[in-house]
Amino acid sequence: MQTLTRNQQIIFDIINKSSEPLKAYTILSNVQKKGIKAPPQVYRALDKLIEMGKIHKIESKNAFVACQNSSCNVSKATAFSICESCEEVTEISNSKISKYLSNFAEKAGMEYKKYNLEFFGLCKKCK
Amino acid sequence: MQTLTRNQQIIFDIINKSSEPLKAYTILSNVQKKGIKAPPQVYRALDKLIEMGKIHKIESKNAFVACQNSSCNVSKATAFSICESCEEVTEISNSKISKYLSNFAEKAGMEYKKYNLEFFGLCKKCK
DNA sequence: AGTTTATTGTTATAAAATAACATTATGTAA
DNA sequence: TTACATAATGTTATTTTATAACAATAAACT
Ligand SMILES: [Zn+2]
Ligand SMILES: [Zn+2]
Ligand SMILES: [Zn+2]
Ligand SMILES: [Zn+2]
Repeated sequence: MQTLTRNQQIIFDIINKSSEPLKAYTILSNVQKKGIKAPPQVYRALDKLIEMGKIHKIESKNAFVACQNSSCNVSKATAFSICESCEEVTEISNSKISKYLSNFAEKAGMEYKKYNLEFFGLCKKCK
Repeated sequence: MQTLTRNQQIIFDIINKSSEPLKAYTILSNVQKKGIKAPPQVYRALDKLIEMGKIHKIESKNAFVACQNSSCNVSKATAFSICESCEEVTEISNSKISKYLSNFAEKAGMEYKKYNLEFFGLCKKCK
């Protein structure tokens, strides 16, 4: 259980409190009062947080969310559903999918280290 | 079977001939001699080609590949394996995965229109 | 204490994508 | 064919996202 540095903690807190995925420059504008002034400071913290599995990047949106799973195997296996109407992003509890996809990869002779799955559609509220 | 416009055809040909995913600005620099001079021309063609299912975007790389499937349901269901060493990208023939994931989504009460799955690891050559 | 390694601060720039608006081509219907 | 609508193109400028490069601090290790 790795301890976060100051910048990492500040940036994690903002992402974790947010109800929606945050973009790097949105984060930046929200932490400038705390002394984090430039993009590299944000991106460096994001990179580390991703490495630690504390946050994930939603690739299709260039945005970042806190991990909801604590069990997604240090960010080696991530799955999300993304509402195309309200933009809500939900991390899918991935034990079954994960098992299925590992199995699939093994049979296919793929030596994968990581996967990311993104579903797009309508959430319960919006459909 | 929709017919491509001039710009769409030029850009599709380049992507289709390429053995690796191409980035938008790489494409641009390769078509300037053919009169396509500015980013919007490239991005517009890319958008249409994606809509038609002729190409896919590899979200994690901001790069584009020609569809290898002709059966990926007009780009509603895409899956790739990506080599982290040589950058090779292979489109996974997705009928089984597709069936499994549709099923999963249905059970979860998700009304999804589309999904994208990206595996990262080492290809056969590199492992 | 001295050395190495990780993190931070800072400026500048690169890379990816879109906004806005004018122009031309294509399809459709009278 | 002409008139109208729709789609595609051309063009300039700008926005958004991400990284390079290098100096300064802080933390960890011997
Ligand atoms: Zn997670
Ligand atoms: Zn919604
Ligand atoms: Zn395909
Ligand atoms: Zn490889």
